[in-house]
Amino acid sequence: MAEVVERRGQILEAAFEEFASKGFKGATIKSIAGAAGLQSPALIYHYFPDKEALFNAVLEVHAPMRSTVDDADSLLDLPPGTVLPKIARAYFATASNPTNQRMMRLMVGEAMRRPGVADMLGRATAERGLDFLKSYLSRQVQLGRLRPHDTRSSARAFLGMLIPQAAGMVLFPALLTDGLTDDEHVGAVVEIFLGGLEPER
Amino acid sequence: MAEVVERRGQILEAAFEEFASKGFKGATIKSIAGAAGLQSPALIYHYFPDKEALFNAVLEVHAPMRSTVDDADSLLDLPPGTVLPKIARAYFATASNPTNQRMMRLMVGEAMRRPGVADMLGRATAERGLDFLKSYLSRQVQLGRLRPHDTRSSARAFLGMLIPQAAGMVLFPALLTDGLTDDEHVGAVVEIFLGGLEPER
DNA sequence: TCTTATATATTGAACGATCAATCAAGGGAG
DNA sequence: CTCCCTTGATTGATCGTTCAATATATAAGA
Repeated sequence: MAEVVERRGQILEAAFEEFASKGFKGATIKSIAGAAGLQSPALIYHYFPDKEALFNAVLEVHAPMRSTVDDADSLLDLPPGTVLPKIARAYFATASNPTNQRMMRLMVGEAMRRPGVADMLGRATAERGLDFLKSYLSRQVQLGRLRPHDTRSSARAFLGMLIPQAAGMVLFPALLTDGLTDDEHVGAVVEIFLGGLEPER
Repeated sequence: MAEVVERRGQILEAAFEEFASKGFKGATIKSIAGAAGLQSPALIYHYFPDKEALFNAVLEVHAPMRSTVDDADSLLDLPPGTVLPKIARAYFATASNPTNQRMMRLMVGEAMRRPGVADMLGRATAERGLDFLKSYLSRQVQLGRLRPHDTRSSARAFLGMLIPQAAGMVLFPALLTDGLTDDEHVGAVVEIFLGGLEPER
């Protein structure tokens, strides 16, 4: 062998790939060992107690996922005309990343069978996306840049408007057959959103 | 036994339940037979050639799913202030139906592994939801009730705005912890959408 | 109507394949 | 010699599927 490799990481990466494409039940210890280049599946049990633990380890490794907005607080006082497009583009960038796409497929595929995964996924988008948006939008209402309204709805609305396009990248290419580009969609969506929430009339 | 039951339908229903909660790989012929009240898994093979065929039969049975909007064409000329809330409420009603929820879980869970299922799901929402919205919104632009804009974006936007709330019902309860009701959301969303697309003043 | 023949429904048992997991032994580095 | 890494072989369980045998229903013949 050319070099001493980090076996554990090697196994984790192969398991990530296998779990994402075949699901927990569909991926076998043997197939993971094969994908990792091991000569025997037994080696996996030297690094992980069992298949379940390997799965959880995979989840932990890739759990962070590039956050949609990493410099959250610094955006709080900036005007929505610049912040919302920024958020939307960051969202699409996250959805375009192949590793994130695999992670999404992995989690969505297992979320039905594993309440913990569903919770992880739900909580991630809720806390990382919706909660920030809620407080940001509330702040903008406070500043008089948006008219008073229920930010629970507007936060869902803004994030939601991006979902069909993002889902098209990750899961359902059929949604993108009309050729609308991400940038076009961001522009149109922000315009609708801000037009619908502008202060006075 | 009390009555002569339709074995085939009985098996299909049990298989639906099992596939939806455990996935294709997770559901076993034996567990399906048990859920259907059969004394032997062998009987399943009298009605279906194999597990794969049983799965496809389940998909076919429940494929229709109550359409979001059944009287589509009659809505084309009605004003968006009445049509959009109607669509939104129909959407939430579909998402609240327990059978539809199971079907969604089944399809979403298998969509990762089965391109055919992903296509079915993507095409269903695209053709049944987006395409109608696109033509409806275009018609409303034509009538001067909405300002000219790219209806590929606005169709995505309107449907998307509903998704976080619907996803909360079906998969991720964590999204609904702030207690926003469906009706509140429909009202707020329609207001934002129409405000953002109202004709020039 | 009673019996017989035929087709369908249902069953328990069994098959080979494959799974996750175990184990004792080999191999190389220090 | 010692310790950790790695391996091939193997275990018992469970999987989808098959099969021969039985039960039940339907139809025909006398």
